[in-house]
This record gives sequence, structure tokens and C-alpha cells, in this order.
Amino acid sequence: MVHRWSETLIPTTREAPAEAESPSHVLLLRAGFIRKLGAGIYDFLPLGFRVLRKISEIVRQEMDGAGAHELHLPVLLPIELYKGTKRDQDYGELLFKISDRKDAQYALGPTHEEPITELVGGSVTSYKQLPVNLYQIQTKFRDEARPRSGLLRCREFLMKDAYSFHLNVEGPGGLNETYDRMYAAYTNIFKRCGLDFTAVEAESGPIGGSASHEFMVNAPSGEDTILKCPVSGYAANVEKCEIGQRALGTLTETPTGELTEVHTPGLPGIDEVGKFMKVKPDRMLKSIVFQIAEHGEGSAGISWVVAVVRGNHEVNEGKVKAACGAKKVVLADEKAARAAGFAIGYVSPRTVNTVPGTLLLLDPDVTTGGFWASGGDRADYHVKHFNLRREIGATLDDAARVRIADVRNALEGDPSPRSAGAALVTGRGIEVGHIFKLGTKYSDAMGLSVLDDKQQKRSVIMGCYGIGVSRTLASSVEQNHDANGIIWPAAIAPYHVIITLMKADSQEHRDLARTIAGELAQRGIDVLIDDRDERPGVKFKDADLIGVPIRLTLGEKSLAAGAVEFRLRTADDKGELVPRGEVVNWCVSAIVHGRNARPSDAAQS
RNA sequence: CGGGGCGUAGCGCAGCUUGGUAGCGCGUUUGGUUCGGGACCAAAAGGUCGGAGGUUCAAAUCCUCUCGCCCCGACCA
Repeated sequence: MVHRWSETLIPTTREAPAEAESPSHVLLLRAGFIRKLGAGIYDFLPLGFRVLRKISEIVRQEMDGAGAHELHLPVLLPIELYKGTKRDQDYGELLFKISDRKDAQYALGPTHEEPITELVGGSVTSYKQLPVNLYQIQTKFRDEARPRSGLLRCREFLMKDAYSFHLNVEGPGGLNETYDRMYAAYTNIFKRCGLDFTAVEAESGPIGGSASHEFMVNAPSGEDTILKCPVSGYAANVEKCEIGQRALGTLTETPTGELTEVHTPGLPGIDEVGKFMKVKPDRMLKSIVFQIAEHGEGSAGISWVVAVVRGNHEVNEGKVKAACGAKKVVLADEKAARAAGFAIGYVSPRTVNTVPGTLLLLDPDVTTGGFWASGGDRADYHVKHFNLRREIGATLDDAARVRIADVRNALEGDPSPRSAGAALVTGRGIEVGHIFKLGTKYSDAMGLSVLDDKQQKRSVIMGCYGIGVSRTLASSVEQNHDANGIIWPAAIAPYHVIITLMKADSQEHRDLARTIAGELAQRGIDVLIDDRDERPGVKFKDADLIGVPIRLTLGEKSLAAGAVEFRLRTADDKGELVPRGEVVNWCVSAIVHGRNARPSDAAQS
């Protein structure tokens, strides 16, 4: 492919709009890849769209290679479809809703579990048609509360979503087999896109399901925190990350002094109370009240769950849910909790004795002895010298009412759950891919079942697999840029080579550029010829800004020497002269051997 | 949704406190000089000052309402 700058639209600017802050947002705007039309709504200009297509093509190749088949579902979906799975409620405000002229309600698809399940339900009638794995690359809509960071969090964005359907979880044709293939395909996709990423274990979230992994592009600007064990390779996001064995107290520690009430008016926050009482947050007990939203095995007889962590730690809802055996827990409704006897904001672990139906969950870090401060169980009061054994007594030994469990978010330095003695390290990431084992959530809700070979009716088991295509584009920029602009990995660069004409008005130079471009194109290389009548400085700056991996410069001096100037985007020098006859091979070699390798580098490696 | 901030030319901003009908830089157009890392000189085009209402002889400026956008938080495949 050969394009000429003068014929396309690449509106580069020296300055970015003040509202753009993150690197990808600023650079994509400045380099003329995208343009904002509204909050979380962007135009993709020719350069941006080319990158989108390159990423999409890699995704297609890998998905097709892994046995998935592309289709195309509507964006405009009758709201009834979402009522069936209650996701019009679960998704809530996030679901974009519109109405037609007859005032019928529609949703703009945020994901497509419902329509795909409807489709398969109506067309798959026998277990012999399973398994099947279908995907699309489609514009998605989410009414984000706060779109931000350009393409990283949009209200309209491009996503690849795949759904697989199975009779079994295990064995040939089972969900696990496809899940593993998708995992491998995702790994290939993000590798081929030239991204530095980490696959982490994740909670499946409101979409439901039993197991999932997130693919995170490593970037300091990422919104998500991930934790890794450098020894075992275990990696997970904060919501999911387990913590290894921690030191436990005996629950028989001696009190540090008389339990003393302290008047702390209008100070509900840990930090403020700590300052007021002159107690460090890590010596305070933070007691958070949850209520069971949906009972499960093990949560019978429980109405309230009080999770206790150190003041400088954060309670993890997923872990609370697991520890109490419920299917779903939510932060307690403040009114209801007060009515039940909780002094919200001033709760202490003693409530296990005072509020019927309360289960107390103690994080290991609060079971050790020493000085503790806690809520005073009445408004505006805290207590000092809190001692679990003295304040709670024999109830501590009743496993039905008090459990010691990991209920907090993991932190840097916590013991690894997979390798004794190793400590977790943290990093930031941008979620670009997510794969789930959905199970039968949607098939049950929408009545998708088939008869098996024993004529038994079986719910179809599903998996779903998403990739944020436009987000992948942005995260590549987050990860690959410098002070001068974007640095595209060759595989997803809008063009592989930019030919910069020093004398755009010279017919001879234009002809040569076109000839070289033609030769490159024959080798499968995409070329942009900068034939604008601009000063050299402008062209060099723009070439760096848009981030094309290789720049060939055609100027008087080099041409007189029968050479072309070859420069990698990552080079810090002015480039080097390459004989005219070799320049195409140089380019091919650099593209093939890695995104920024010169032929000489490749020979050495 | 809570807190903070911003809407003035394609982009970046000043003007608003103390009302008198809009200005600077970049970019754009024309002419000239330049020509290897965002040139210089000269001239020019381009703005219902987000919108509506109000106060006033007079509103970008003051008042009320409204819409849009950004940041932090809450939330979030």
C-alpha cells in the first residue's frame, strides 16, 4: 500500500487540547489519529482507522486460527432481550437506552451475550452442532459515568467479542478446551501487537461466570492494579489476588490497658480519627458491615457480615463473599444497618454479640496482639485498648459466628500465595482483554438447551472472550512513546515506512520516491510518502509524531551519493546512508526482525 | 452521583474583578525571501464570546436558569 500525505487527511497540531492529559490521548489527537466529537466519542481519522484495521486483522487471524467464526450482530437491541437476563437492571445506567418513534425501548449493545444466546438458541438444535465459537468485531456502547483518558474509556468503542457454546466443561469439545485455546490466541494477539502485557487471574464481575483472566497492558498510567509473584509467576488483579500465609495471633493476647472511650465527634474517617486519637491507622480496626444479598451454602442463618481489617487496609468484597459462603454480598444499607443496631461509622467487632445474625470475619492481620483502637459502637465514640478476647469472649471460638479469613485487598510486599517466602509486587495495567467461563448463566436465563446423546435436556455451557480493539490501540501508545511522539510497533503501525521528500517539487525525487515505495509495497510494506511542500523541520517533526517505524529521507546530498537516508523511529541519531539498491532490503529486514531492528542488529543477534 | 474547574477564531490563551460591542500566539490564505529538525517579512480571511432569559442607554463582563466539557472520587467488560 502506498499513500501520499498530500492526498489523505492527517491534521497534526503542535499543541493538544487542554482537556487531554494521558499520553495516548494527547498524542493521538496531536498526530491526527482521532478527534473528539463528544465526551467519550471519537472520530477515527485515516491514520487511526488504519491502526484499528491492523489490530483487527491480527485478531481475526488468531481467532480464525483458534477455530472461531466471525459473524455480525446488531448494535440496536430490543430492551426485552436484556430484561430476560435482568441485565437491564444489573448493568443499570451503564446500558445505553433509546426509544424509537413508537416509544419502544432499545438498548445499544454493551456486549452481546443476549443476542448471541438468542441466535444460538434458535439455530442450534442438537448437541451434535456443539461446540461452536462465534465472534464479531463490533462497535459497543456504554453510558459511562465518566468517560476519560481519550480512547481508554469511551462511551462508544470497538470491541472483539467471542462466545463459545459447549455441552461439557471437560474433555474434547468442552469449555475448558476452548478457554485454553482462547487464552493462547490472546497471548498471540497481544504479542503480535508488540505489547508488553500480563495475563492475570480476575474476578468475573457482573457479567457472571466461574473463572476468568484479564490481559493487562503494563503501563504506569493504567487504571488497574495488578499483583505478581516474581518467583512462581502468579499474577492477579487486586479484586482477585490471594495472599499467602500470614502470621496469626492466638486470640488470647493480654490487653494493653483498660478499654477507654474517646469522644470523636464528627470524625467517621479512619485517617481523621487516627490523627485525633494519635493512633496510626495500622493499629485501628476497620469494621465494615455487609449484608447477604443472595444466600449460598454456608451463609444460612446469617443476615449481617462484619469484616474487620486494619485501618490502613481495604476490605475486599469478593473475599468477604467467599468467606461467608454467600452467593452475593453488598455493603449494608445504612438505614437498615442502623435499625439493626450497627452504629455505622463507629462499628466494632463486638457487634457479633449484640446484633443477632451477625458473622464476624477477622482478617489475619487483626488477630495479633498489642494495642488496638476501634469504633465505640455508638455515634461519635471510639475506644482504645481494644482486645478481641476480652471484648468478645467465648463467641470467638464459635466457628459459626467468627471466622478468621483473608478479607482484604493484597498489597505490595504481601506473601505470595504460590511460593513460600516470596513477596508480591504491584504494577499498573490497562485491561485490553478478558476471557470468562460463563457457565450456564445466560443459557439458563434464556432457555438455551439441547438434548444430549442420552436424550437428556442439558443447559448449554458458555464462555465469552472480549478484546477492546480501540483500547488496545490507545494502550500501545501509552506504552510506546517518547517526547517526540508515538512509536508504533511495526505490526500495528499505520504505515511501516514514511518516505520524506526534502524537495517535494522535484519531479526526479518524486519519481524515485514512488519507485522505492512501489518496490516496498511489493514486499508487503505499507508506505506513506510525505510529498507536502513543507520545510524539512516540519516534516521530520510530523514523521516522529505519527510514529511510523522507519523513515527514509530523500535529499539532494544523499541522492547525489546514490544513497537514501534510513532512520528508525527509535534512533537517537540522524540515521544512516544506505545504497539505493539495498534500501528495500533494509526496510524489509527491519520490519521482519522486530520492530526496531536494523539489518546489522539482526545479524548480530 | 459527590467535590473542583472550564466554555471567547481550527488549536492554545488574554480580556470579566471595576459593563462602552473583542485581542494575542500557533495554524490558514496571498505575495516575497528562505529551505536537513516546527523559518522570516508584508498583507489578509476567520469569532451570534456555549445557549436562553433578565438588569442596563449599553453585557464576553453583572444576575438567574440551562447545556456541554475536563479533573479527583464513587462506579466500572
